[in-house]
Amino acid sequence: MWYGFAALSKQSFVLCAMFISLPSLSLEVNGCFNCRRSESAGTKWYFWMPELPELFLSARRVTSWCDGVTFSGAVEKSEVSKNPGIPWDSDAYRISAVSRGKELRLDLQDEENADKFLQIRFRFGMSGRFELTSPDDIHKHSHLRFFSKCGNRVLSFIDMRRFGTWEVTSDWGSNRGPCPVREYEEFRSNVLKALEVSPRNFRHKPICEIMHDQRFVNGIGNYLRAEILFRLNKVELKFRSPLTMVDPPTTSTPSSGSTPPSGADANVMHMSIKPPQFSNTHVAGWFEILEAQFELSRITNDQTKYYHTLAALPADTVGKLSSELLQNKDYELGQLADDIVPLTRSGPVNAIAHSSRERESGTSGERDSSRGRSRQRVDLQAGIPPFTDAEEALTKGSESATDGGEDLLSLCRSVPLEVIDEDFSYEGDDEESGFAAWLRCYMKPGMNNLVDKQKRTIWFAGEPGSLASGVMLSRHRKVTSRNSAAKIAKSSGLPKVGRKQSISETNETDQKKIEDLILEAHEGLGVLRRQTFIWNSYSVSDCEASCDGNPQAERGGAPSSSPQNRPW
DNA sequence: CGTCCACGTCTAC
DNA sequence: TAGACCTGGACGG
Repeated sequence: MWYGFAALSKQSFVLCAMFISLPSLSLEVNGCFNCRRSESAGTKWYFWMPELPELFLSARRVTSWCDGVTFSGAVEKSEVSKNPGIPWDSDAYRISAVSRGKELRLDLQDEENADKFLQIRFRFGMSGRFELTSPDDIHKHSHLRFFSKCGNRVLSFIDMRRFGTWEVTSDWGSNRGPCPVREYEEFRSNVLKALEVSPRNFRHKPICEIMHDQRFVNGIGNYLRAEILFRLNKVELKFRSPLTMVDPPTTSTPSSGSTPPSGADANVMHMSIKPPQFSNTHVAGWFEILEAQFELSRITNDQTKYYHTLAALPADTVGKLSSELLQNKDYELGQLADDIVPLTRSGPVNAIAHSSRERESGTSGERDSSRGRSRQRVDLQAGIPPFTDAEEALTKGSESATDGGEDLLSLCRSVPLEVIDEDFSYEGDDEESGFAAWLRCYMKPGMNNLVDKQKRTIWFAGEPGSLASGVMLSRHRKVTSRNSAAKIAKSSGLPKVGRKQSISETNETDQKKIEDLILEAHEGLGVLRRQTFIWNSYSVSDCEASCDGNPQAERGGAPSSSPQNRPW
């Protein structure tokens, strides 16, 4: 995929953006589908991600655009491209295109001689696309050019990064499977047959890896696999651990005062709780805010509340809490406050405890209202873990399909089709509408991410899955929400232990005790939180290292070089 | 100014 | 399973 960059200052006629009539070659900008706009120094930039829908739409648009246009002459190749020259010359020929997965074939047909034709198979790499311009506006990264006979149009293959390839052939890639959109039945049977013949090839392999394997899912790239796994709602519940299991959607009104399953709490908290920064001088207010967040997020389970509270407290405060409270793991506001207040020398919080108990037995109306909000969040917390066993995911996915719902394989068709149907255009394509808004998981704030063995960033919601063995790190730390553990470490003056610094240099007993307590709290909050904590507990010191002139250390491989500390 | 990151293959250890 | 192949925007010092 490329971060895109059709610089519009040249007002090039972007083919991928249009369905405009050719005569209107006024070269007005018409935008680009599947792109996100940003503006910098007065120039508009786009990023565009060539996966199945983009290849599909490119083919459709090339065909549509070249319909009725006669091209002529030789095909011009840029000097810098390492791809082969095109052995073609014709006084008059037509161009059309068709796609299959992540490949596109351009068909050149001589107008006079039916036997004279040439087929060129393209792969777009990270930045390939087609564009139609006037000869004066040929893009700087145009590497293959087809000139119209009338002389005022040029069809260009643009590829800024030059990872794209072309080859004169009528064959599709031999090691690529059927197109999930154009050849859905073949695609489906191809995968299921492979699963049946050699289940070992899928067993103990993470589903995200299979999803990127072009032998099986030709056309699915990094953004689509994230979106597809994110949408796999049907089988979601079968895979979710008890910790994140949600109560299944129901149209019936929850009974008044009923306590939702604890799992619902666990799920909601995954999404929504952001405890306020703890304040020694405003303990009462701090608890008020926390209570309000519990209420808004429909968190009623005491243990869930306990973990949240513990995770949000400064480490030194946690270290001083009574052993009784720490063992019981009960969120009893009065007791917690009684423990905490002396430590912080703040005012009494009995009134808070009282008001909290009142809210606990609140009216059904309030409960329903908060329930509605939480359900919205639950919808966002969709999908299966990307590191779910592929055999399991495909098997159970097939089972769910028999009920008439979507399964993993049908989503490989329907999700790309969504993009194709949307046919995003530049008009209105910003963060609120268009492709950027269509994305629900990939690179979205609040989503989790890991880097896999191929150094690709896997985006997902919730847990990574059981096969996420300890080689991954999270990336894009700014996209994910700030974790409380790092704040705990920072605000508490927790000794900053670098990865090469021995923990024994600090007070080992206290350090370990505090870390264990926080870790325990984060375990209660879910695997991802725990992972984030470990990552960030190292990054605190790594940040310092970067200040000393070693910027790599921040992103660094601290966790990877300390496998015993990885949470998976 | 240096580093990181990106929609994807390929090939050499 | 690294790394190579590429460009250029974002970001941090």
